[in-house]
Amino acid sequence: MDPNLIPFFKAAVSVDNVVFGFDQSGLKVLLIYRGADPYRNCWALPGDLISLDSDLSSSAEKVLQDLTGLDKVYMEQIHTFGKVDRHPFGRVFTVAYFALIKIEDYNIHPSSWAEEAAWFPISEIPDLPFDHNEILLFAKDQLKTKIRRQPIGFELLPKYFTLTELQKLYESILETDFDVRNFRKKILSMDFITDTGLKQSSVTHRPAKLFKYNAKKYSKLSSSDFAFDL
Amino acid sequence: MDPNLIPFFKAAVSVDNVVFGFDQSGLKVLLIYRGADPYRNCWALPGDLISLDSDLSSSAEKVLQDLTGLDKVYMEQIHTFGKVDRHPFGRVFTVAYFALIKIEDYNIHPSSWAEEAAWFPISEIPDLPFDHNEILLFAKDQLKTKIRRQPIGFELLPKYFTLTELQKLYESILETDFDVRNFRKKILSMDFITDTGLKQSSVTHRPAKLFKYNAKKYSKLSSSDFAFDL
DNA sequence: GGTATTATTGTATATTTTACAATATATTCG
DNA sequence: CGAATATATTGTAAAATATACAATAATACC
Repeated sequence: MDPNLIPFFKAAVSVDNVVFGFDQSGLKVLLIYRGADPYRNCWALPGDLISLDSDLSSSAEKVLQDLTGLDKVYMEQIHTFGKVDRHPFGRVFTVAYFALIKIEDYNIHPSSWAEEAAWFPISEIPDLPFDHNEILLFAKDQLKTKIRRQPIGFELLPKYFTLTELQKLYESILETDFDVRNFRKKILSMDFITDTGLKQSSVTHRPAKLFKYNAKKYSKLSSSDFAFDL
Repeated sequence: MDPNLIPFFKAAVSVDNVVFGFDQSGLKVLLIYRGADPYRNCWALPGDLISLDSDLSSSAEKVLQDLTGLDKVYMEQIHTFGKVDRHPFGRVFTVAYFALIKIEDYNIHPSSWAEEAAWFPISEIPDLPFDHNEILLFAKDQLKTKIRRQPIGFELLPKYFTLTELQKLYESILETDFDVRNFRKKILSMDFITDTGLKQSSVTHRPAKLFKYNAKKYSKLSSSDFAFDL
């Protein structure tokens, strides 16, 4: 290597994942309990330095898989953070991703140096190390913006879901309330949420119809000039 | 440094800027002619490795300033690209930014190893080195999405502009046509584009009124529940 | 004064959004 | 089995917004 270039090749890159989940009690974020320095014995975003022999996107998946056991989840890059002093060990740029998962479909298995993993309600996030609070805030805003215009909300719900669950999801992420009738009209008019013919069971009241997201119909629509907006 | 960490700290980070400008003939992108390896003697995005003693965002500004003389321009981070083999000299992650400038307000001064700088119409972009074509495409999409919902189009126009110019700008970026009357009604109803009372001069036909973007009114609106959408 | 060129404006209709409450379907309990 | 409880489901009228469409106005130039 040209000696002039040497000083440039001394950075590390990490990935930090903001994993969102959703259940009756609202939106949650997955944190791990760090069993390694720096910030050992703190709750933090599942993130790690990446080795330099894989593509960035593969590394992001690998970091998440290694720390939490999560595999094949919906992930999207959101932003890169690069303040000089953000990492005590040296110059580390971190690429933040958000991930959306159906809580019930996955078992979390903390491993590698992640001693524990737990879901924290979005409103009860503790102080986090590095710039993780900033990253989390950024991810939350991004989710809020994206969910209004792209059909990513379904990644947070079970395969079959009720319209009430869907409405609660949107209400909790967008921090607003929708009129029940208008919400349903709008959602159903978009025509990519289809009735499965099934109903809820084991509920102590009128069971709701179960719907599912129809990705094919959506992509047909979005490839024309359709755009949705909630 | 812990010897286990050494292999992680061997990456470089670069910034690549997609600088958009606009004039009567449409949307343009600023490219520089590389006078340094790799890909010497090619047109490329103005980008460079960053030194590791500044924050990422400052580095982005510095790279642009060094190569083109552009200072204090509107910049926004868009995405980080990190394929293993994207740079022939080693593992280089690049953080892409887009920048929007008012062509008339700036003089481009290629410097450092940028031998020339020139505006290329968005439809006549040559083959570029690295993954720059991919980055450019990404930036173009991002611009298209963002300009519909945030008042960033004005960064591409002179301080005082006519509604026709504004319409042409939107039409050329969004690749669509608007009805003159409806476009004006919509824009003016949003209430953050104000008539300066001035008129075009030195045109050989009826002079158009000059308007300007009122950032204060916009932020007042957007802090309530207002959202715009073209 | 006439011509050329672009700027500016209004209205009727269709579509979408909003506000609002009664009825339906299941379980549980007495 | 009927009543109580709990949530699901649905329609309509009014308001707001979007769309389609073409005639008149203001300047420079000849």
